[in-house]
Amino acid sequence: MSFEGMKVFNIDHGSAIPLHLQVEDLLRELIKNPEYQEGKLLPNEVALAKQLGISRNTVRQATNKLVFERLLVRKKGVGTTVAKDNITTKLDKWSSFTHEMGEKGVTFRNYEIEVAQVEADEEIRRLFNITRKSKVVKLERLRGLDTGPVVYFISYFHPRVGLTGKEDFTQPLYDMLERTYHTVASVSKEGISAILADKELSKKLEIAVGDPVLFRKRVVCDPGAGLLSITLAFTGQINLPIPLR
Amino acid sequence: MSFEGMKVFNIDHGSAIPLHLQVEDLLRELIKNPEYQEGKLLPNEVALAKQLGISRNTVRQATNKLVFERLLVRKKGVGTTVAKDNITTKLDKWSSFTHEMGEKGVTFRNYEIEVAQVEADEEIRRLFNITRKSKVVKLERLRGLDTGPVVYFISYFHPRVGLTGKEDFTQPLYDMLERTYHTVASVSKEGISAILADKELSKKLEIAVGDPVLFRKRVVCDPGAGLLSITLAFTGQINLPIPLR
DNA sequence: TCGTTGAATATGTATGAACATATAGACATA
DNA sequence: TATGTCTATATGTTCATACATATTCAACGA
Repeated sequence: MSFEGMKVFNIDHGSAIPLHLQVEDLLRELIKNPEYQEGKLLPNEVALAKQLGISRNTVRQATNKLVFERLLVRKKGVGTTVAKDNITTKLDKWSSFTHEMGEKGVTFRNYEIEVAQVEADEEIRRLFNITRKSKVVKLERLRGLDTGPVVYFISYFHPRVGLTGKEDFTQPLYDMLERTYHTVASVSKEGISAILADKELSKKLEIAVGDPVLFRKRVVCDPGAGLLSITLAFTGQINLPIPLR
Repeated sequence: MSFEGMKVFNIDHGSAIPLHLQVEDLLRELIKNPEYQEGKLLPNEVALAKQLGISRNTVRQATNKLVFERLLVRKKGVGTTVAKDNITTKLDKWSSFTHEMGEKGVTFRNYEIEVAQVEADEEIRRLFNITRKSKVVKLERLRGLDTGPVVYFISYFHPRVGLTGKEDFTQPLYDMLERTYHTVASVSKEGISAILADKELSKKLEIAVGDPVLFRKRVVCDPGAGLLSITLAFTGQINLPIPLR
């Protein structure tokens, strides 16, 4: 079997290895090709089955597993592609995670709010060194994949940071701050842990209450200007990088 | 449908909801029963299909998903049961750590093992590009504070890495590899997510079953020599940087 | 121009059948 | 007693087939 003159794959009907496993391996190899990584439709199920001399059911048995792993995305009426926003590959470079997501799948809203009315108000007051009545800008961002929302960000900006509304929140926050406010922002503190989703989080991330969620805190500051923002990120819906069994 | 006088379940053939999804829900309910939680065999596929008036394939389509989620375990020739442990059943066999370093709060033990016998064997075989019969070195480490164990590491070394037994595992792994093997090791891949502690993990980390645990994967490689090791880290007991409410 | 229709296409759902194979237990044998 | 064999059972694999449904896009018509 070959597609567009690529490497030739074969199925061994006499092998002790089940056909669907052979197909699975074959597909894992096939989708390494850049064209598929870039979104090209895989050969459709019927054609693939015919070319390999097996039934469509067997092909589906193989692709089912890859779809479960979220390596592939099947779309009715269209076809099957490599999951472009494959969370596993994205998380390979966690730091640049937000950078690579692009504009797609990003929603946000921001508004002024009294410190007293936000979560973690004490911590924020302490870090920002402001009073309970002070107003901060709260920014909520939701980032998603084909499979749904994945990361929920909450950022609080120091009162001195006046947002214009034209900021580009699809970029990492500190990039934006640097460009917009000509500061020398740097990540001063980072914490990471696992928590359980509460009602609000579960709604945002479209997961069940009690599902495990990755929680990350990042403080962006300017050594000269003082603290600028605190960002909380909640990440659900992540496949185990290694499927344990 | 009912089993042993339990709650009656029904399949609606006229419903807009696909049969296999109805069966899936039905099974999720069914296995909440203590008897199934305790290991009782589920009704076998053929009987279940017959009782529900659907085909065996449709039943399998439903159970496939639950098996993939590791909620169910199917055993050829035996039957299907609720999975006892989520992370790995093989953790059961693990004996207590034999070696204890002088370094406070660090225990470890390492031994050769066939790939086929480890968790995540498929992924490891794929990453290391080795056969099922290959032997890898498995290293378990437990790192703790005064308050108890905090991080539980599992590392697998590529067969080409022959451990002498004199390695210093109290240092970061890639440091050790660099010093010992004069490689130019670097972290090539990192995945991170949140999972729920199962029985074995909870025992290792001395937390409750169901507590959220931070899961991290790290692959250390030498650009010249290739992949060197894969490390899984399970971290519990982390204080939230910001106490959420 | 804009909206509708319909065909082509690809995946989604579901059935029924057949044979393979691992497991446990009953039974027979050395 | 220990071992080997047979058998019933349940899952594993694979096939052929049929129809449902979402998507795209081109052709058509107001």
